[in-house]
Amino acid sequence: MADVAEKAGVSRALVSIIFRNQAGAGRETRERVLRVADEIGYRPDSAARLLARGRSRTLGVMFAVHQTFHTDLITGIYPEAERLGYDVLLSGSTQGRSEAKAVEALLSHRCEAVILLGPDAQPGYLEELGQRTVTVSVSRRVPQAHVDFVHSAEGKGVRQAMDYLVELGHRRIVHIDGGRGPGSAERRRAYRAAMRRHGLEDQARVIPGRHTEDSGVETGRLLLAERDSGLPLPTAVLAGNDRCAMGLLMSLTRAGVEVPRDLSVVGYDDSHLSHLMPIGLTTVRQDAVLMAEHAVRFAVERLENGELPPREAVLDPKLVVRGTSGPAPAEQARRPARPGPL
Amino acid sequence: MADVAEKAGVSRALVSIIFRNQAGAGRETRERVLRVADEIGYRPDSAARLLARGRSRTLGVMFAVHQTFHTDLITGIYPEAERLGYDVLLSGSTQGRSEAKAVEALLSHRCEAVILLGPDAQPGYLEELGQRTVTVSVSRRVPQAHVDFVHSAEGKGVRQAMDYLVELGHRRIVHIDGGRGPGSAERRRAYRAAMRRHGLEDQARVIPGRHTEDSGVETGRLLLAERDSGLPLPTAVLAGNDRCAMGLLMSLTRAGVEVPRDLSVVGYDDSHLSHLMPIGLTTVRQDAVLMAEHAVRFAVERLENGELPPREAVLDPKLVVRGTSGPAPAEQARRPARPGPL
DNA sequence: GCGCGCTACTAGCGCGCTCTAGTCGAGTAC
DNA sequence: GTACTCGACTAGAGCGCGCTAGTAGCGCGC
Repeated sequence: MADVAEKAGVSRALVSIIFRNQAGAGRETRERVLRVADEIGYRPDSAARLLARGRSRTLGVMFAVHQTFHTDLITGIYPEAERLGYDVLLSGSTQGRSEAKAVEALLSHRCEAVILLGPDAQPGYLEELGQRTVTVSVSRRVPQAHVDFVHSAEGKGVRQAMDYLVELGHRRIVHIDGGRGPGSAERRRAYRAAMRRHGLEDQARVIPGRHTEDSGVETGRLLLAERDSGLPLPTAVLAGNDRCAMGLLMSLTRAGVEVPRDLSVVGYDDSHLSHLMPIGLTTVRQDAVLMAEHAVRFAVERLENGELPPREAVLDPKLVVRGTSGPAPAEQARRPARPGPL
Repeated sequence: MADVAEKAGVSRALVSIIFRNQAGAGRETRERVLRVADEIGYRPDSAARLLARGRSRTLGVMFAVHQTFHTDLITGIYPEAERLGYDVLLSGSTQGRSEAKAVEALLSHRCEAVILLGPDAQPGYLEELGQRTVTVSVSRRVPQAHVDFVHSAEGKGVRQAMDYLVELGHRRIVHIDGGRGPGSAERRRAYRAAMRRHGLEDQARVIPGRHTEDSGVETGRLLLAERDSGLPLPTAVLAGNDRCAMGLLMSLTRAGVEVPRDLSVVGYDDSHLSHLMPIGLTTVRQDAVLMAEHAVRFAVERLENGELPPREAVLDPKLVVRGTSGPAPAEQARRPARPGPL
């Protein structure tokens, strides 16, 4: 910076002004300084800048590297953060790297706020984190903690999906849940409520699962085994999320179950995965971009307005009907199982 | 820090020593300072630390958020970086966020080196980047630039896959390439060479594609359309990567093509996607963990040893046979197309 | 002529840490 | 006793910026 100042014949302060795009420098000087800086290859050191101004204007985002919906969210986070003048740092949690570790990395890089995508950590940890720094949680509620919360109205989404399936004549509708995954409890509850509301409580069945493809595959295997031992297949499955739905589809399709003729499958999220299949996955759309924008705005507003009560944004999900769902098969028309392609 | 020092009755310098885990502080004092710091809630400011020591010990990783193989690589990067005492910062490129932008974000956060996962940027940019900072590219070669390079021997991988398919009796083997994607050119070349070597050059066919599911779906549609107009289906497809293979499988399976009976599909990468299908995807395994470790080590060695010539690590890929491949169908036994499940 | 406001610019402190060059006192060799 | 080593600790410079308080110069109204 000193070099630039000297070579351009001005003070360091002016160079600083120019690089901060602040008023107070003449048009000519500005151009000259910028040109000189470019020649020298000078770029402001964000560490020093950060130190000097006491603010980093950086948001940290923790996510699970393999969770496709998270990557959809990230896609939405970047532009909104940029619009508001913030940088974004990503830190992934993986099998061998805990969420706490990922968050610590963000914090020690002086992120002013952390946005947690579907955190799975102990509530106690999240609560403490909320005390320590501005925290926004996406998809997982952190009860009575100082943590903002963005999610979609899981209940509404599930209800739409269930109403739709029932209207198509489905009765044996099972739900593969997402275990301790974010939003799972609400979805499970809404599923049960919907079954009850439609007078199908005796048919209600929740199969324990997770938000992964494996989980869908496993459930597929389970259902097929049941079928082979004489139990009827369900006519519709509401999966915990899209990944689970995908796994289920792979598993069932291969065994000759025709979707949606024999069985309808509905996912959750509308991650980019939903388009993988040519017929498209019927799913409950969570608007990732909108959720991301809310999360960023929550963080920024809390940073800039100081004390605010914990807030919550609830977005309306929306059922997106694509190819994996259709009318319930007529009971008498059920054909014998036969090995199918794949 | 000053507060801690005062409260513990020592100098700031000693607090610094203790927090850097350096020798030169008594056992008792150390404990006392740590305890005081904990009470006050003091954590060293990495910005200041970074500024003062001039080194950040931070590696930046640029990746494409939706590329599953990248997330596999990231999983391997974290532990190796930690082992060597480096922090990792992630920056994603998305549709609306160019690779250059992602890299700039890393640089301005004072990453000492950047690791680019399958970069797609202009060679000119990468070259320039290599001049400016320690750069490691994974999967994409940056010719005659100051950029280290980690990849797998694409040629060997393709050759293994091709030999395997030919041995199974396949002749009409097509290749969906990955366009400008990393490694694509080599894979394409190796495919052509293998076909030639097996005396099948007149059968060789490269269908332009990309490293996405869409691309596989599109190709599936294309092949089915050709079949419907009387052309024979290929008996085997070597896809550009796993994602493309998955798309293809979804597309073909739905149209009643049985895999692997009617057609074999081989992917590339062995990303975690390969396990999605119950029968498993036959694919060419690139060892993500090993590649990640090499990339991190290249970066760190260059940082710590100063001038080194550009280096290259070539890892041997390995064909992993799973369920999507099998013997070529006997020509006369080909059955009429019929709509299949999904 | 003077004060005034305005733009263009500068001096220099301080952000919170690391690091070099020390001081001090206790132990050790001879 | 002297000389030296060694561990424990400290003073203070400086990392590269941002920012506050200020100056210089200039056009303007009266």
